[in-house]
Amino acid sequence: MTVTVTVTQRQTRVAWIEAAYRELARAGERGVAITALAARLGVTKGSFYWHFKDRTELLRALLDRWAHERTDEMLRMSLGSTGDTRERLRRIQALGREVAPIDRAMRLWAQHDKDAAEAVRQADRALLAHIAACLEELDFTPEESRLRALLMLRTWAGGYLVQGPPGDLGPDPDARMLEILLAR
Amino acid sequence: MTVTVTVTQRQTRVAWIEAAYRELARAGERGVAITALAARLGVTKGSFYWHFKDRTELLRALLDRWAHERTDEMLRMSLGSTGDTRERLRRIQALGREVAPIDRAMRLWAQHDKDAAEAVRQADRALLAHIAACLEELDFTPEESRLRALLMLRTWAGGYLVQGPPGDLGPDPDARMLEILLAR
DNA sequence: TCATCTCCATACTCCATAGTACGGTGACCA
DNA sequence: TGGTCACCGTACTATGGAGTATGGAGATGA
Repeated sequence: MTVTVTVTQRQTRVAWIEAAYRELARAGERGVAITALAARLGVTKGSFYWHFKDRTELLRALLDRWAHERTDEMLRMSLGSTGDTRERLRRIQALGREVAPIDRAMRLWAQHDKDAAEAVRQADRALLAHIAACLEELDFTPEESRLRALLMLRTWAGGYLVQGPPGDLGPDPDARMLEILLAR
Repeated sequence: MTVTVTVTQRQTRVAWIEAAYRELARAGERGVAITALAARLGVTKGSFYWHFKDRTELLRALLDRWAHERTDEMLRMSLGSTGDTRERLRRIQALGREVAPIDRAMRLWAQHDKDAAEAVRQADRALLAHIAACLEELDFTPEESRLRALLMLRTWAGGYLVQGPPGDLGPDPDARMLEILLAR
């Protein structure tokens, strides 16, 4: 009955990954500290090094965890596709705000880690293709669509690095930014 | 003749700051390690702790160093103002590419340091105002100008976090991105 | 009942880096 | 020529976090 054994082990291993994932979204990759996570889970490091070889193995598991979550989001984006293309883009924008903490953490992590950079790159490739497909429906050329998709993604991610100014930006700046990116 | 003494001291102190500044641009705030800098300068930590109270004092000096450099750049931008507004914006864009390493390091540092965040915020306030002023010359309303200036800055900074896709973007993507941000 | 296996606690080591104590050297000055 | 001082080398301590060695508790099956 190795099956039961495996299930039980994976349960606790998943608990570690989930806790680490929350901490990653909250405090970044550097915040994923084994001792602190153990305290949060009510156990000690002894538990961790039973389920994982080392910290790197946990971090790789976090990359997988994130990649799968992103894939699910992409599927939800494709399935819940309204007829209105602008509405689809607005939903992508809203989804971006929703996943901002973990997205931010991943992109910052990718700045100094090759594997994280590759994960982000793969995810962005799919997201950019999806946005570009939306733009082609609005009669932009494929080349122009790819360029504007990149522009949108950089604008959203740039929000992590550039805060809004003190001056008044008017009502619903996000919606108006989207309109600017769709103007010819 | 304490004057001579002071000058000599400041020379070496400045050497430390310059070396740290280069390392900041190259490897980020975490890369500013005292022992490594000492080796690069051909001295030991004993020298460092003569000129600085601790590592924090060096980091604060780096913030000042950067803020002054940014002020100088803003002055150069204002002085070398051509009549053509689009040309001015292109020059700002080019200047952004030029200072990308240190700019990137500062923004990443600002993600987990309050003082660095404040320094970036102050610098961005001036830069955004300058870009917005350019946009007003192109007959955008003040509100619209502030919004588009923010859009531009976020796009440029977003380039640190989002790499270009494998697909072809056509000739001179930066210039065409600028045109998109100027379209109505 | 005892033998084994899973899971975890305890108590360490190891390593990198910040920071300190103190002594030495060379220049300059009275 | 002896004294002072700026400047730095040497050798330490302190700290935080990763990783290890080992034993023990509890379940489980023969």
